Amino acid sequence: MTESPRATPLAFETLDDVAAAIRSSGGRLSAARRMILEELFAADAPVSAERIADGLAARGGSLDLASIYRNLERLEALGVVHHVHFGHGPGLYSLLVQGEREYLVCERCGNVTSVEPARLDAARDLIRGDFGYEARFSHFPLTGLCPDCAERERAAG
Amino acid sequence: MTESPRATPLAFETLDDVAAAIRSSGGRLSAARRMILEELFAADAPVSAERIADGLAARGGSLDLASIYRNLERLEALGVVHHVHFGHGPGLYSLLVQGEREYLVCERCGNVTSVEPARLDAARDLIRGDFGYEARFSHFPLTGLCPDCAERERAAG
DNA sequence: TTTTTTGCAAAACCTTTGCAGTTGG
DNA sequence: CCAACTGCAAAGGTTTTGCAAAAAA
Repeated sequence: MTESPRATPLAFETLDDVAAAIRSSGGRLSAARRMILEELFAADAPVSAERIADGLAARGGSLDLASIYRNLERLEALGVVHHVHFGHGPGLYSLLVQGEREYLVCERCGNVTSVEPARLDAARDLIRGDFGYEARFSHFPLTGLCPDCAERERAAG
Repeated sequence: MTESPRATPLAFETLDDVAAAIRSSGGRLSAARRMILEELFAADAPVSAERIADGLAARGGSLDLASIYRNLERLEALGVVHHVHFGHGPGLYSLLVQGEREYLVCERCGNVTSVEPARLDAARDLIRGDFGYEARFSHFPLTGLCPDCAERERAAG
């Protein structure tokens, strides 16, 4: 039920930064690890473990899903990677250096809106005041009806 | 990715109300269905399919999980039942007549706060204004740090 | 009797784990 | 060389599905 703690507050901007962090934690930059990181650096949105495997296969590589999950877990513990859950699908992973994001997901159509955390601060403040909760929409998104589906709902009654 | 639509806007306050709705939709009030409904009427918080099975077993009954899931799905389509997802665990089911609720869940300690939807209307209004989203925290809860965990986080840095 | 519902077994889906063998440093 | 890592196979947890037998109306 918890997020992995970030081991260091550093920003990992390049593959070399990450490699250094891996090594200084007693890890190795294996071929598998490097390939996974390349996929993540190339992605412009969070991706599933399976999609990483497919991406590798498309480039002639190959990696077992178990290894991918183990690597993602390790990278998350290092504070390099983060994952989010949209609806019922698989977890989706992204590099933290690509910027922390929070998500709004439509439970009717699946539409995903990715926003800068600051844009949710007003709502966060309100919720903190009313409930004492520190709302976070990065691991489990804010769910509801997107503008289109909300409009349709109003029209249909 | 969607909620089941409510077939009728009726309130099902008793087992007999539900039985009538089941029959008028072409269904039957089987022994299994009745037992599941009894468990739901007896519950004071959302329960998993497995917990329903255990409850039945404790009363000398017995029902396959597949039948329980099929029944819950049916009851949800009728607008009698609703389910919510807390963290990674199984879906949890409750009767809608027990009152619509929305939930705040702590992603660190798992603590669950159940609130009347009206208490989240201010946040909902703010979010609607900022994003056009109609936030709903009944199927996927609002996630973050509960007051205690938020306090610990502040103390720890 | 006819249609719905059940139990059982199997599978689907996502993720984790054990273990023997391989690889990075 | 040796710890870290990988593939493979298997299992874990939740939910769905197919089908023949049973039960409701």
